[in-house]
Amino acid sequence: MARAATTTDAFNAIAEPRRREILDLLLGGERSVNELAGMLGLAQPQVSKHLRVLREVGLVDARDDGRQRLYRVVGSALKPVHDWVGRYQRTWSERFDELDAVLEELKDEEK
Amino acid sequence: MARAATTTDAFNAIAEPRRREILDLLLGGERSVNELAGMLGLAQPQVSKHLRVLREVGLVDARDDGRQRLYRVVGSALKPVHDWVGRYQRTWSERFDELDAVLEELKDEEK
DNA sequence: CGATCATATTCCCATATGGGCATACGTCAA
DNA sequence: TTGACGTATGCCCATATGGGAATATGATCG
Repeated sequence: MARAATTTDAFNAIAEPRRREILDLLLGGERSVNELAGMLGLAQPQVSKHLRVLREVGLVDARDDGRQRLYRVVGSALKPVHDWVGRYQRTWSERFDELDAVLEELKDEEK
Repeated sequence: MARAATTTDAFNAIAEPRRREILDLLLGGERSVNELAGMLGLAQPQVSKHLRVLREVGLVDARDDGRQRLYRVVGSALKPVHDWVGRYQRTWSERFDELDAVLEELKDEEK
């Protein structure tokens, strides 16, 4: 087999620095494609392509506003990444066990 | 310009599913290359190549043990990923603010 | 409708890269 | 030293993909 596709899930989508930049910008609120292109110093088609990848993995959402299309971030699509990485946190954070305990308390309080 | 390199940082290293599998296995403790290859059903050279990428970004560490080389995971290399993703958590986790407060408390207790 | 603006798509190219395979390198045992 | 074992490298191929440029598609305005 040959090289595997790298734009099929959140892990791959955020591996591209430009796409992380786009998401970071969208953290500040909805943006149009041209706005993003301007801020990134990228050509519009490239931005559209990155946005497409991001949309396909559910990391962004779009809404039409006249001639523009406003994109916004959908953070929940990062949950799988967050969960996966979180399993490694205890290997570097000494505070993790303590935090773990606190979280347990939180859960109990919820009930 | 052409395609950018994708094996230069932790974000890219963990974009490859096989490499995540390797790290997951190493979470169970040190493993030799052949052990990993066996568990993954992958050929040894492929595993060595993935391990090389992981080592270059600091995600694994190796130690020689006779003819074998034992690899172990270095979770702290995931901190940048964890931090980056964490900034998005508040967009999906309603519990985030509460957790934030708890973390502040933890910090205070440390002093 | 025709013109203009905003975005998406298509084609091209250079290149990175994952797997398959053979092989080089390093270490230990006899 | 020779041979076997464990691991790393090198080479080849197929393919994905990011950027560049041109163009298609869509929507709004006059």
